[in-house]
Amino acid sequence: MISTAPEPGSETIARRPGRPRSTAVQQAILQGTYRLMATQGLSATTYERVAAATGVSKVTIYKWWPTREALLVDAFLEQARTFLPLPENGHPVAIVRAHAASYVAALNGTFGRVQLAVIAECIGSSGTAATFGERYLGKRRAAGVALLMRAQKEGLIGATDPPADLYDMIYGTLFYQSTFGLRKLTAGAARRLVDRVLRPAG
Amino acid sequence: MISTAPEPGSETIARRPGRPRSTAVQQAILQGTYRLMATQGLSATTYERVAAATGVSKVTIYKWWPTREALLVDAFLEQARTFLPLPENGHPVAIVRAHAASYVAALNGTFGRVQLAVIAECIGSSGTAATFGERYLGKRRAAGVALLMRAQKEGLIGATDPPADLYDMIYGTLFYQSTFGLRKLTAGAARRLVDRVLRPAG
Amino acid sequence: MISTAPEPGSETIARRPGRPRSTAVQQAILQGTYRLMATQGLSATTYERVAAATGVSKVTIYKWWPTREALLVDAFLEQARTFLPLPENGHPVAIVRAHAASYVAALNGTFGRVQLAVIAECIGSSGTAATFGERYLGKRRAAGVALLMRAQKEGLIGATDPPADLYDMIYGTLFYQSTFGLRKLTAGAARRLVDRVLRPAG
Amino acid sequence: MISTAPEPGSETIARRPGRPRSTAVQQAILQGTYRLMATQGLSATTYERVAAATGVSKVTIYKWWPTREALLVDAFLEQARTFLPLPENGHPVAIVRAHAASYVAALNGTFGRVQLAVIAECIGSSGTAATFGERYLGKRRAAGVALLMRAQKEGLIGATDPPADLYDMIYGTLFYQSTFGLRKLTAGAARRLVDRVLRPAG
DNA sequence: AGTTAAGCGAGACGGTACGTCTCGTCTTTTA
DNA sequence: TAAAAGACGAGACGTACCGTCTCGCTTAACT
Repeated sequence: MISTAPEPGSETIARRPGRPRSTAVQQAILQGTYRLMATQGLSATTYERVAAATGVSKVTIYKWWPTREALLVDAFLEQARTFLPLPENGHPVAIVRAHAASYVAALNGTFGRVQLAVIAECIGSSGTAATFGERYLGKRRAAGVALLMRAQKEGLIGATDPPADLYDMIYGTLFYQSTFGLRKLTAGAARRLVDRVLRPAG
Repeated sequence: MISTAPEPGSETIARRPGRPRSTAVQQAILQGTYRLMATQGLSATTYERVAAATGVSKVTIYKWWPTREALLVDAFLEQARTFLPLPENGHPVAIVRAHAASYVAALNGTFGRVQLAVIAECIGSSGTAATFGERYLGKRRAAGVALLMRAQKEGLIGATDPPADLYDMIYGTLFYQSTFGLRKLTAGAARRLVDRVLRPAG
Repeated sequence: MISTAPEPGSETIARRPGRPRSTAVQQAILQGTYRLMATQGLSATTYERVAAATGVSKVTIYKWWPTREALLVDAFLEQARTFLPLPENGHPVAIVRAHAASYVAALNGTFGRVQLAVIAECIGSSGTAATFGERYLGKRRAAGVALLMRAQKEGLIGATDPPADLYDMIYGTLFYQSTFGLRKLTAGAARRLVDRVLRPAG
Repeated sequence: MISTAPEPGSETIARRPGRPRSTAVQQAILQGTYRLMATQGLSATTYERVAAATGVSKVTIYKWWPTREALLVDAFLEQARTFLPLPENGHPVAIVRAHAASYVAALNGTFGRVQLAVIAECIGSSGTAATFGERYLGKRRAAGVALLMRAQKEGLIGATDPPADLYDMIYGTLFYQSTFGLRKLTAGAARRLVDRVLRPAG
């Protein structure tokens, strides 16, 4: 959260004076923002319309999310929390295959559309999507890299490249092909790509 | 060109009446737009400011580039025409190595910043960057794919995957890592990636 | 007019480039502003509502009347042009008597309400109502003073004070009593006051 | 006072439960409000800034002065209590002369600026300054009228008009000339006006 | 040479969103 | 229970840009 929300563990005793921040309002803002992005697109997702659609005043939104980039990223993260978790048990190659396939499905759907809009907003405001990289991709990538490292140690894959590069070769390629419409992405294509990059043993 | 300019060969006969379109004005618009994007960023590159910076009236810009997407893409293409040509003679692996290295250099510089802004604008207006993929990436990719196909035929590389996928695995990975700030991109990293993907013979 | 309208005599030949300013829009703004002041009061007379009520955009209003003070004063003057003209022929004392009586009537009506609102706005923005004094009262006062001067020269009134002071003693007293609700003002009271101040001969 | 303050003698018996109202807070509010009006002007004198400047919470101010008009009038009256008292002994004409002169001085200074702002606020909120007339002018006028009545009875002045009108002819004229910037007001001008209106005997 | 069609700049205009300010109300903690 | 702290909805502020329009001037092909 960019919004300076009190961390869940820190304020057990020290309750600050004044009316506490309404979590209902927060949720309404983030969900309304996501909904607008999903249905109306990036250019229609303005503070004005988020306020109108949720019944929250503009000032309240500005207070906690002073830039549109912050608002959109948080709205996206709020939804993404439950999406596409990387399972930790099972055969690493099977896990990556399945995950890449569901990533492709997500890219082709609403989630992918919203993700792309968030990325565009980051580039538009900051000139870079590094914020999105850090706050969203980074965590998933770390989990994937750990998985691939285990696969290498256990001799399950033939590729000897650094696992971070292997990860990027899979997801970067899929993102590139999807974003620029270079080919139609299917679950099968995703699985084939995984096999080409990782070269599973056996 | 999105702008409905007369194609270079077609105007020998059908010379339309009235004052012909000023190429100086056209050039001023495209170059001014590029300069604004490079120096002020995407959000500052508005019709209003392009008009003010170039002394051209807004209406004239609207006439030939009815959307901001069209304007930015054309301004980018105008500059990109001379950049990063893929040489046709020489050892394919060496060519790709050199090209990937200079692609990384471009991504790290002004050109990369502008390119990213154009992509963001496409996503923001149309919801997709497919226009950019078609009008810019597509042509370069076709050349690269042809080169890789030749390399495969001549047995110069070990990778047997479809050349289009090989191409995307190189440039998609670099784009992904650059855009999301996942790693610092250097010429050496680019060359290593090329070798991992293509597995040159010998 | 604070709005820099071209003076009616100056532009007979030199037509400035660009779309000419719409007089209909100007009129709509001034009349809508006056109507709002008369019906809703000063605090409801905002740029926002003037724009909404007239169908004119806020920017257009701001362009020609950059402050609310300017807008309200001009809206008032536009209406006042036809009100309360001081006739030039006739017996000076009779003229002043009649004029003071109709001034009182105006003060008690819509015109007086609007006038007071304009004055309050001037005080609120500039800290003084001198603008209103110059642009509205000044002209009428000059006419009245000239009339009183003639009356003195012709020996029609007994008061020997400077005519400007005589004028202020009449209209200032009426304004004071009206504004602060010190007494109910009637035409008769106005005439009596005129006689006390001027002391007509005979 | 509009604020329902306990009268100075009444709280000896009826002590209401709970924390008693802080007179220090009341004073801070009124003085802070006056100071803001004197230094920053009417438009800067908002609840928000009074609260910020005095350290009192907005709600507390609202509780006792539910409208800005009430707050400004009370803040003004609090200061005005000690200003410009009309002495009761001495020659009536001399008293009025001196008082008019000091009224003019006050009008030209901070006090006059604040007074005008309060009047403007009354007009802006209620459409009339009658509240100000009743709560401030009324009392002073009553004293002045009594004085002038005595002067008439004792044959000290030649003017036979009702004393209330005489009073308004002096102070109304001065207020009018000051407010609309019709002439520069000096002590001498004030004295001359008094003499013209009252026509002292001898 | 005169006409005509189009290019072009200057500037007005309605509309939408921006980011900020104040208002007045409400909720919670502290004294 | 008073008062402070602060969240919040409502709505106006003044500005930026969008996209359209009405002008008048210029340019070149066609009559």
